[in-house]
Amino acid sequence: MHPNRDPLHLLIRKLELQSPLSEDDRAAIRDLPYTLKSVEPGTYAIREGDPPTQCAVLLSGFAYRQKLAGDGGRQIVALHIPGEAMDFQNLFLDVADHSVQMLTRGELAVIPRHAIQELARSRSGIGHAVLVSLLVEASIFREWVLNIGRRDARTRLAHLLCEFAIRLETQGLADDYGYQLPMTQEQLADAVGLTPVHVNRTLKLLESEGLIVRDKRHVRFPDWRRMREIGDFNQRYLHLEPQQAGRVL
Amino acid sequence: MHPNRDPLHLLIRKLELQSPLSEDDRAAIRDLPYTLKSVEPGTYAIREGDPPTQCAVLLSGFAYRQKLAGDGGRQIVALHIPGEAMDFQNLFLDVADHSVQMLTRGELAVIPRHAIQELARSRSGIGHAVLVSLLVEASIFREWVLNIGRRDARTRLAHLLCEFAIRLETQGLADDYGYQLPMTQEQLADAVGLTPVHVNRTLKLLESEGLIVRDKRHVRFPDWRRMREIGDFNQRYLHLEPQQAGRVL
DNA sequence: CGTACGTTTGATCTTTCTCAATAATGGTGG
DNA sequence: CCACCATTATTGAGAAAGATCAAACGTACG
Repeated sequence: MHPNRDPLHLLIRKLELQSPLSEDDRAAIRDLPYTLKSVEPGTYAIREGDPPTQCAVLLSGFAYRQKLAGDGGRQIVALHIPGEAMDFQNLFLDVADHSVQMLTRGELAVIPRHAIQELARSRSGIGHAVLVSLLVEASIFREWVLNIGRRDARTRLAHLLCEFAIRLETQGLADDYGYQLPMTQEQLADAVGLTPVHVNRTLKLLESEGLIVRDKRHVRFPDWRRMREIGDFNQRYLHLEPQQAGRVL
Repeated sequence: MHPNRDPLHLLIRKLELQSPLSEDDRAAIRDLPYTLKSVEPGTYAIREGDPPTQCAVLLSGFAYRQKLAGDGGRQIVALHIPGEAMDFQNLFLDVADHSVQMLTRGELAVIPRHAIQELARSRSGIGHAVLVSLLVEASIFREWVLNIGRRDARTRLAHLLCEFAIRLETQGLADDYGYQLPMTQEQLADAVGLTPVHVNRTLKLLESEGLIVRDKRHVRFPDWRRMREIGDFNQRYLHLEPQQAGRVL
């Protein structure tokens, strides 16, 4: 099957990173019914308060999860890159507790909720893969709590940039630890719990220290090792090492 | 079955809050092999970096999840109350990405990992309940990211106190929206991403405003409605309404 | 070529942190 | 029951990180 003719191959690749799939599992995923949708920045994949009825897989472009505070403040609680299924978090609950929106223009494969549920139930390999991908997402949430709660602006921002680098790299979307940052400094601020102004200053600080090189939205890390140190970045929480045992559920 | 003779009844109650169980499911849980353990504050249920081999259910006492920053800073990323299974987050992964420790003295039911996995796999009702409890935990992580990232100290602390009140209330462990706070102000600080000194001052502020009444570690809310407002607290993220649809997995 | 949006910069203000000391509390052994 | 010790809670003074306000500058795009 040629990748270009198989829009869900990125999802399969993503799932297999952390949980093995049989050839039958892969075929079942490829046979999932879906609708392709080209979407603009800001388009909702799920809206807080709505009942989830479908599952959107990000084929290209970037997306984010956000929650709003009572005073109007916005917090971005997660970022999504191509190949990720964005609705597992809401799929098995009755009402979405947060919204998912597009960061950039992109393409979605929209799959009916019941088709995914049925597949996860009937094929234990897929059920396990979905479960593990949920657990890894939860692990990332915890790291974000730590990042926002206990690290200063410089470390915090560096950490986010590192996480994004590794995740893109893993999906084959980075160029030598450099990438196009798909968001404005305001969105970056909402992701790390800072002010846009302070993000700007911190970015310039990192730049002046030679930790990052920027060209428009493109960032590159001349000294990756030092960048990891400054960002207090340990990728264990991403659970990228292949699983060895306990593949029961 | 008398509750006192059935240590896992609180777990069953907790799971049933969000996902229905059949009588057979309940019996299967009650029949789970377990070891009772009385533990002191600080005892580890899981240690970061270790492979999870068992699942601890909190029967009495309180526990927390924590992660450490490179500079020694600590962030508490979750709190657990009696009736909660504390290892679902790690159970299906190979290595724990954070630690879980006792906040207070308490009792654990320690269940072998494989027994839980087997049950979740063979009984779809239980598998679904485990999945939903994971999803609700993830939802709480997201709310914490928002709380720590976008709310000021007063709101943040008030929010945490509200969350704890509702969770205890739901498990029948609160007395009229009042409860014994099971942690020091330093631990509270590590949970909300503040300094112990500032937590102290913020607590006194809330007290002076008549939002809370303290007596040692006991807190009470004379005006619950206002407390919720001040804490920007909307309990949707706890997903306490019974589920209506989509119980497939 | 003008408009909207995003970035950058300066000046000033606030919240929260840090450091340090004192007071209260709970638990322990006698 | 009391004295003592180790934690925990409280308070003050000063410092600092980050927020706020406001303006200028760039850049993309219709």
